[in-house]
Amino acid sequence: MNFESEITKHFNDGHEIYLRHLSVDCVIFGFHQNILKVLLLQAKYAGIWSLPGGFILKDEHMDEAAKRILKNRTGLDNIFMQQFHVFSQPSRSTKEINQQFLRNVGIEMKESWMFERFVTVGYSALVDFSEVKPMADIYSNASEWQDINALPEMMLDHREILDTALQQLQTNLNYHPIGYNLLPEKFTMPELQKLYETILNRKLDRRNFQRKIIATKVLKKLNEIKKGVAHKAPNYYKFDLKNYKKALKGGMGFEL
Amino acid sequence: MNFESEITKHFNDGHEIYLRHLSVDCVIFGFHQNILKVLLLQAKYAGIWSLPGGFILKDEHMDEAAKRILKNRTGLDNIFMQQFHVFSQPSRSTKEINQQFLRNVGIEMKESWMFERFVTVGYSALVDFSEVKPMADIYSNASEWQDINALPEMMLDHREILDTALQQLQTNLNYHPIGYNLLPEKFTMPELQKLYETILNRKLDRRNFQRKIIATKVLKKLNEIKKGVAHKAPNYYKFDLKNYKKALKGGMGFEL
DNA sequence: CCAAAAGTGTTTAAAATACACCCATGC
DNA sequence: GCATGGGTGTATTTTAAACACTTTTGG
Repeated sequence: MNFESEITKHFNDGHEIYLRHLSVDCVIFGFHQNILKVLLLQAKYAGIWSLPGGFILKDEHMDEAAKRILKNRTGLDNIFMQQFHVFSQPSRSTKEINQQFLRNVGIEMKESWMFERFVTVGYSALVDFSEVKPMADIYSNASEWQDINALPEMMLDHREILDTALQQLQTNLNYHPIGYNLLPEKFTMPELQKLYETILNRKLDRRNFQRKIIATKVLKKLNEIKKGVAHKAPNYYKFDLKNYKKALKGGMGFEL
Repeated sequence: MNFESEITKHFNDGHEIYLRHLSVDCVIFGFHQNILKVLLLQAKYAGIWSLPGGFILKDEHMDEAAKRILKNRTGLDNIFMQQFHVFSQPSRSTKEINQQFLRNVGIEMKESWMFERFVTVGYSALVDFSEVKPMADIYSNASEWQDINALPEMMLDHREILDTALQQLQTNLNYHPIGYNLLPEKFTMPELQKLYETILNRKLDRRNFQRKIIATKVLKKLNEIKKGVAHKAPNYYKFDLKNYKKALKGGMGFEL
């Protein structure tokens, strides 16, 4: 199926397979070179950026929809995702944007479920930057990691959605372990600390951080030190998956 | 408009004013005689209980929809409500229930937006028990406060929704002040403590509780003691609305 | 005057914070 | 050999938890 006919079909008949008025938008965090990143898509023609999003199949749980979208944009499977907020301003409509898009494609259309109001559910995920192959969808030119501190202009309320996700991530840091998907299999304590500092956007005490993290038992110290590094070589750690998952549910019980 | 025609209109044309596939369900907590209560509706004919719920007008924010529903079921206005979770199991459909309902009313209908799948957003509110005049909707026999510890059987996943709301309420107790809507204008410290104990379902130390609550500055001590009470008369307090609202946003910073 | 509930303060334990020294490595 | 970052321990402050005595009131 070529591009135009795919688009036409989606705008004409999409409501037969998807729930109307409902969408999912994903805030996908990654961590690279000590910078927190978010995966964004750049719209064709308009050039503005947006969160990877999609719709809910008529027989699909929203969580599944979010995972499907994540898989399609990153190739990743089996990632922990969670809904964090519903955005339902009545003005949330992509009518003008979509109509302009269609004009650019060269399609005329008066009516479409895609011109109606959408309520969107925000989902967030923390993923391993190095494993992601960013993939654009048919509405987008590009799929790229963007620095959290240098975000481009974003479509609709997507910036608000992103900010909400980030704020919730910061809040949850004290109660839930993070890093399992954000860091490689084995990592050093300073690397883990950088991750926390990046998300919280402030410095943490090296010694206290280590003590508290160790106390949660989510880490396993490996008998291996990082090689070929200037200065004293740091030890490698990996996550103790069993305790990590326990902490995901039960909480960590510390304050950073 | 009589009952049958109102129902018929809602099932036939409701999708012209409401968003399809989307509903709001409200968990409305009250506190009376030291028992935490929830407002439930009893369905006509079937007799099973449900959360007060409703739909979102095509030009309405979900928060507004939730407030409108609250107002209609309780008469209350201007209550702090918050969404807490989206429930989206594909099996969430009231098709059979609604068809049975229509049969009982004496209406035949093959198709209706009301037979389709619904994704629902849970909202919770804490309200002043004594100010509520429970009002049933047209699908219900009765609207009643039910003890949280003796809940009747509930429709669909409403029990799960309620449990989720309660759990979130317990979690939030450490970070946000409560009581403003749950207690009368002026109240005593032991009354406030009972409220916390009821929600948390455990005893708290009288002295430590008082110290911590006082430290948050959300209370104003009044120059007035409760009269006509056995034993030593407790002092009255009221909430300092300014600090209360500040704490709602910024958090309380204590652990009970 | 006594039983029952409310008001208040102190002692103890735990947790968070601040801080200093030694160690290993590449240049 | 020295600058740099990593590893570890301890003293201090803050916060939470446990606990006891006094006060007031109705009966």
